[in-house]
Amino acid sequence: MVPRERQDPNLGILLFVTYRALERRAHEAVVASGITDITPAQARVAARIGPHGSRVSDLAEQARVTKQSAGFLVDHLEAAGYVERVPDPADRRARLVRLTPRADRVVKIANAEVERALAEWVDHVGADRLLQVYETLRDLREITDPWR
Amino acid sequence: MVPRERQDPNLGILLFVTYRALERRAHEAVVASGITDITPAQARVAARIGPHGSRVSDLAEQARVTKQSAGFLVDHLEAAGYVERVPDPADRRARLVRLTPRADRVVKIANAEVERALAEWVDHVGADRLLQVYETLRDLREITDPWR
DNA sequence: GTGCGTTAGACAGATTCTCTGTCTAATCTG
DNA sequence: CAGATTAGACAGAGAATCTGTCTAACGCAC
Repeated sequence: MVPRERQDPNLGILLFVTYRALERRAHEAVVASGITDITPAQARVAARIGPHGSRVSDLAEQARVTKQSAGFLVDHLEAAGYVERVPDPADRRARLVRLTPRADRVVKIANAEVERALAEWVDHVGADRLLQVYETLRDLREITDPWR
Repeated sequence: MVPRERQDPNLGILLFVTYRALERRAHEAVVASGITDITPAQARVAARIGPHGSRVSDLAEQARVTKQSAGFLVDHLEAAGYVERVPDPADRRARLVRLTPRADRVVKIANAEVERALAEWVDHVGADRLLQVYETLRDLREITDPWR
């Protein structure tokens, strides 16, 4: 087959491809370990949960979905036993979503796979260049992330 | 309100935030111009259409969805008059999805907004650092994009 | 050329995800 | 205290995605 021409990729597509590669690696590793009751959308929300728990509203902001969507995803994660909702002592309107012990294994598998992927990336472009990407995107966050 | 602690963002989240910021800017600019019949998911597929048209299968690969999903989105874009399907002279099984003249205005608005956003990013971190990000992600593509 | 495996894409159906809109309770602010 | 804001639940609709199946066309080995 004749190779079809490729347009020069723009930055948006490169960001998308790179992000998706990482997400896909993590999700596939989790599935490969026999855990099949977590979808990518649920994982995207769960990955934003802080060490001491997070509010649904905050998760929604971080995952760039509405509070309703985030609540829907948290419902499923909760039903599957990966998160729990506890009252927020600081605000009686709010509830904190926390990872359960059941989630620890998933987190460990996903993180390990991300580490593995990043190691491959370092092999490919070097640690210095990858670090530059990280630092630039981090600095860019001030203007790309309206919620800080 | 007491600012809640923030975890140090990982590379995955930074890639996600940055990509979404760009996509959101483009989409909002299009909507602001009065064009409201294109969804982000449709735009994501449409943005992958090459200058001489692309096959649904290729669009699916680029947008990281199944052929079925891509076909579904192309159906809607076609119904709204933004793309057309023409026979592929090189392969009678295939059809090429091409942008119509009606899509030109949308493309122009979206591209202009992306240019504007990138200019702001350059102001914030400098052209050299942004270029480094581009080049590194481009080189990384060899291993992050299984479809080349 | 015939036959077999592969590929492009359509169709059907189900599930998952996301949104708008509305509501209550709690908090914050002047 | 009164009004505005915030957290998040509930309801319903719509969009996006998937698996599975099917047909037509291609490619290749024989």
